[in-house]
Amino acid sequence: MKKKKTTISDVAEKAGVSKSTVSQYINQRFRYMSAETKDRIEQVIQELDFRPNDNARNLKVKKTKVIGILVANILHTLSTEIIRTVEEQLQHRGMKVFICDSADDPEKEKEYLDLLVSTQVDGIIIFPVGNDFKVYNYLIDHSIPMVFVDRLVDGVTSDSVLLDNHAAIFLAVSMLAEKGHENIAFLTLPIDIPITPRLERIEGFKKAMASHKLEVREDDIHSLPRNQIQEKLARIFDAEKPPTAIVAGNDLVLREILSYLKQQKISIPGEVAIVSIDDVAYTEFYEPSITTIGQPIQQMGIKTAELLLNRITNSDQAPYITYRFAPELIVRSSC
Amino acid sequence: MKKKKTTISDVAEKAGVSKSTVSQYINQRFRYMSAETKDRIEQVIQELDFRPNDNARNLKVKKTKVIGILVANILHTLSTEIIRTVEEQLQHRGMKVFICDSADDPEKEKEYLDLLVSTQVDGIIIFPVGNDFKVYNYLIDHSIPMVFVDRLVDGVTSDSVLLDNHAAIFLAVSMLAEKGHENIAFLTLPIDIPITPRLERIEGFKKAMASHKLEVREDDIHSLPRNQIQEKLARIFDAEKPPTAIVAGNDLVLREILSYLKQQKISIPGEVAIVSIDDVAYTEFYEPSITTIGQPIQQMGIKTAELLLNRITNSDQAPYITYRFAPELIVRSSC
DNA sequence: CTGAAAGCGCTTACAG
DNA sequence: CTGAAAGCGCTTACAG
Repeated sequence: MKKKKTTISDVAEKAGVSKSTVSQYINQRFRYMSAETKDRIEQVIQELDFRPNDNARNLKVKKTKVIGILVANILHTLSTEIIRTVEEQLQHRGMKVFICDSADDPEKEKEYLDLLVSTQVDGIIIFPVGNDFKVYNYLIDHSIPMVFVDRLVDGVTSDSVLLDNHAAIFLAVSMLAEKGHENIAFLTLPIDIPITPRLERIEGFKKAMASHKLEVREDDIHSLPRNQIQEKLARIFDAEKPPTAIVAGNDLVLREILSYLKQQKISIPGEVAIVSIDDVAYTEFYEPSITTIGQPIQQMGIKTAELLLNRITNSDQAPYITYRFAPELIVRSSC
Repeated sequence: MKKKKTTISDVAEKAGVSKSTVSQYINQRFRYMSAETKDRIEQVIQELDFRPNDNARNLKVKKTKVIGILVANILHTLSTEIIRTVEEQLQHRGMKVFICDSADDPEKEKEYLDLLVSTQVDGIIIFPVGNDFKVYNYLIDHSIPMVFVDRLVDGVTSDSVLLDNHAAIFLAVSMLAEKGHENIAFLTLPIDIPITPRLERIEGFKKAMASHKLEVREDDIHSLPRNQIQEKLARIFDAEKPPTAIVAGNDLVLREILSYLKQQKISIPGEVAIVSIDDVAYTEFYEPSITTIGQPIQQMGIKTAELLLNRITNSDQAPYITYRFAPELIVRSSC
């Protein structure tokens, strides 16, 4: 049998006190409350299984103690790992988090951003999808604390936490150059919407090659959707002088590469060397184990939480900073 | 410069109408509104970049159009995949979702459940962590729509969606039995807290073995934490008559097994055959590719959304049903 | 130590 | 077609 929701008035009435007093109790302000009153209220709340309506409370106090995380794509392991760390940090400071998934859809991102704003969350952590700064105007105009993770948005200045992508790709290329590779290819996902890590890694790849005095040939950099990667690899290996090494722009790209190489029985590192950005679990026990560039997830999560918390507690306008985290090279057997 | 939040009164004043009329506009009730008024309000809302405060609205209308998903552990790929599907379904029906991560911690689960209740979400989807039915009493007493996914809770009757675990393990064992394996081991994560899939798979394993007239030896079923699996495997393979086949209870267990076998240079399927429950991405291009039992994620997600939506729209008390989904055997080269 | 009253920002019958 | 008024469930100075 369905029970009606209990309100603070019900509690007050049953306990024979005023709503104010019950409110004091809920908010742990016991200073001026007799032990007797306190016990009585406690008991009634138990009996009635009373849960305060946060909508009413938030409406009044204008703080929710919840922060929103808007993630570009919840299927990326990297994102959920960072979220996990952020959540742990925030929890210690008495905050809770609502996670929303943009599913790589700028439209959805916008809708969830609106929802989070309407919900009056105390701050927002965003793994951006789109690149339309207007979407963030509201947050900026109203000084709603926010920090960007993994990606940046053109035209928006904000605290940001991301990998030093140039360093990451530099590590990969250097590793390969030292082993004597000269024809190195780089594969990454599409950049029809400008996506920071992809753009930076492409740019970094060119620079890294140059600094090792290696030529970047016309057909060495590929930016394309997952389902076209295998097809593209077929053409790459059909070329006159196929690359002797491939750098995978992220774990999804790596997956396609390994799948293709296995099918074609092309041996790693014998026929082609592989290095991948993002240190996903199976690379360690794959045969051969894959050399990867990892992101310091723990540190990135901690910094993200810290930055947001600072903005929430000190509303002073400290300058915005973009934090770049050093990648780590994990040397294994694929090159 | 920080702007004050705009309210419906600001809009009303600036547009020269009453709050009621603005409210009508926000709620798309244009029936009795002159085109002129409508345009004026629209323009003012634009100018002021007005966003209604959902807390106020929800307080009044007692509907939020958001549902909460409380996931046991957001790091499990299976969970995020189901969440993605559920979200897509719900979105088509005009609902949004807030995801909360219990991080395998019953205490956290309880806190987030409270928060979701306080937020007045219209329904809750739970991948349960704990097994304490009391935690769900409030939801039940107040007929808050909910559906359980992946796991059940003793003493709670509710709509539920999960894999047919008996069938899953039966498929695995049968596959191996047909290939002539007699000594089959089963490894799964701990069951100190009763966790449905693990319990059912253990039970199902015994039944499946029996139905194939195979003996389950003392040392064939292992339930232990991840970090103890490799050690345990060492002892298993040290035994007099080590198993010729291993079934992995889920993808995390599989990871440990593959890692161990690689280290010890034990060949698959030559020295030991492997079958795993949960069809994770890399199993397809691993060498050798791994035979797995997959869950029909899409279907499960669709059913979950459907069940919840039904409870939300028809508050009639249809009987609660537990839906079991048929696993699929994906035959590859590891046995 | 406790209560009455105002108010947070909306929505919704109802009157006109 | 539009507005005045009451109310959703809380919190918070303030008075006593």
